[in-house]
Amino acid sequence: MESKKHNNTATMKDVANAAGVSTATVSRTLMNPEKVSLQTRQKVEQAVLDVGYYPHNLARSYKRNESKTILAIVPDISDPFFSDVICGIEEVAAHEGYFVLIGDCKHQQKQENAFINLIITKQIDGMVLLGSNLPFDVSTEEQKNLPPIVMANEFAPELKLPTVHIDNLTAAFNATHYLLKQGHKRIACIAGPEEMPHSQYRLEGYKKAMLRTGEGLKESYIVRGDFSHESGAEALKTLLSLPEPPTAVFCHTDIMAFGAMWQAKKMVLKIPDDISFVGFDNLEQAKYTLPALTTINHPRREIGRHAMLLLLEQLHGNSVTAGSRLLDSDLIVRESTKAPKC
Amino acid sequence: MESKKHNNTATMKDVANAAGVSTATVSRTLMNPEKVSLQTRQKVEQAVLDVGYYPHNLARSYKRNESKTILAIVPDISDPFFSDVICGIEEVAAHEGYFVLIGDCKHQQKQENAFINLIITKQIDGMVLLGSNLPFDVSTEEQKNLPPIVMANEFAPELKLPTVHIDNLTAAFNATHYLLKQGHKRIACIAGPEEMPHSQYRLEGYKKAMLRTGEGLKESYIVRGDFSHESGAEALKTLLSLPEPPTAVFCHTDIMAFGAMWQAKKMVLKIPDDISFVGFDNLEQAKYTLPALTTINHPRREIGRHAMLLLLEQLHGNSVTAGSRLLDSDLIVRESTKAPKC
DNA sequence: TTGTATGCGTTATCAA
DNA sequence: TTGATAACGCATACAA
Repeated sequence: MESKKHNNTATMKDVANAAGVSTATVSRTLMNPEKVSLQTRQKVEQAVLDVGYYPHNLARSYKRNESKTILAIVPDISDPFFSDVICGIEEVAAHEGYFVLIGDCKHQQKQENAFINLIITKQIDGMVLLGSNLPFDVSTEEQKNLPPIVMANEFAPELKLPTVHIDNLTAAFNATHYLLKQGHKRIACIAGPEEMPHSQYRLEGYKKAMLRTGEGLKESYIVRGDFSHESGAEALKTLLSLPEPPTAVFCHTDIMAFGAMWQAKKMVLKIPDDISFVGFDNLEQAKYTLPALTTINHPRREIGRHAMLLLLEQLHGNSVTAGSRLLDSDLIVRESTKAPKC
Repeated sequence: MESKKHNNTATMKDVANAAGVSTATVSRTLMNPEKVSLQTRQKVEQAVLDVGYYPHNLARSYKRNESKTILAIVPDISDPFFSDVICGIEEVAAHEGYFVLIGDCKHQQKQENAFINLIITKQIDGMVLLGSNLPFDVSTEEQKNLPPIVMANEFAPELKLPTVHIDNLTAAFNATHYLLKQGHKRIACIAGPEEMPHSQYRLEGYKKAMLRTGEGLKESYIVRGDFSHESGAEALKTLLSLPEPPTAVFCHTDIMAFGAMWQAKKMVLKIPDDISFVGFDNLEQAKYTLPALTTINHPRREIGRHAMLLLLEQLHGNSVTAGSRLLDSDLIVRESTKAPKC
């Protein structure tokens, strides 16, 4: 009585009894209806309804060695950026009858085992990685045979995984180029952490654009942030204390741009008259800053969708090559940018 | 060969062979180590490592009729509000060895069946509801025996579920009362949709506070929004066109407050000199508006944690009474509020 | 077209 | 303390 759960679900045997056939026939009716006579099929289908039968997915998964569940490994769910990507994943997963399990990596200690366990025991059929590395030893990767994996947004070429993301370099180039076209010469860059591939490419793009001008590159115009609001504000302070402060700032994320703009306004600078800002991500809020932020659109939802599509491709048995799938990302011009005063 | 998956995982039998014992002993060593002699235990543990054995959780779940997985049903993952709650859920779930499956309700058509299937087939051990209603017929609720369910944030008394949320009425009362204390008399309220319980209670709180003053309540000061930025901005326009525009506005969500403040600034009003604003939720960004928003702190993460704790309680076999668990929510005073000019 | 029998990997019951 | 064995619910190879 004790460990007995509330469990009176109808099983296949019940259906078989009700329909007066064998369980094999029931199973067949459910799996390959065409292999059973119309007559019995109807009998079985009626019986299914009568007894209120639902297939026991756990048993089914176990038997068929697939769970119809995929794992999304995400660095931080509460980051709206990631939750948008997950949203896209969820969307196509649900459409194809897959469930998505969320694995948050913030508390990394014991998670590692949990994840690998999940994989080895076939509790998941595949996974999509939102962060830039696997949550377990790559060495074990070869030992155990992993299920299909795709990366969404982040990329790590050394893992040789199918990856969907945007062309960060080009996007950053375009953003910077836009400022140059407007006549800005002193353009600064509030960059992300050095170790993040995204930051590297965005910085490359910025540099490439700057080097094409006569002005060239000024190292002091490159300040690192950590993607946070605060770091954006701090970075701007640093930039404004320069002997020749910039007239425009390209920020590697909208959040840092928000921080920087906030700081600028606190220092009673007029945006965009005194200083222009370009962000990166096109977060919801970018429309609602004052002035509205010019930024790079980052198709987060689409990234999630494509990644899941790529995963499904493999789940359906088709092979998929490693490497990048690039999604478009346009510059969205709003009111935070303007030609410099002089 | 065809349906053969990449599958060379070690099973319990392999361990048994390697250790020279029976599978029963292996199982016992894993489940109840104390019931096996030290000698054999060591043998088995060594064998486990040697053959690289990991328990097949699918089989285990199937046999034990529990999946160590819970389902979080959420109206919209990409809403930062919900993702914070999920974060809390995830946190304690992971700590207790549970996985969390995400069910987004946006595409409701087929989801209903998917969810109920998940439940009936015991693929999940319990669920936490972030929205205000079950994603399937409540009538079927009684037919099928549902696993434990708890509600997080939203509440629906008719479902008779354990629920964790904040005391919206008191919080709204406090917010309004704070404005009154500052000397405001013309205090408006930008409310949420009528059908949302949250909005109802928040409106009650506002009314209660207003009725305690000599001023009383003015229906024209209550404007409905839909929680969106736009609706906040629109609402403010409406309020400012009144013959006696308010000197302070209590908004049912930060987002609407952002919209309203944005609109106010566009109309060249000074905040808080010309008009004060109080929000509700304490979103990350509330710190970074100009001026920073005075708002009610909504312990989203904590709500998730408590809800999961409550669920675990039931999962562990302890019964839990239906009804509300109230979490604290304080008013956080920042710079968007000030005594009225006259 | 249908039924019988077997096995998936584990846990639990019963004897030994 | 340990081992044989049945059972969980389903899918399939094989026989009828």
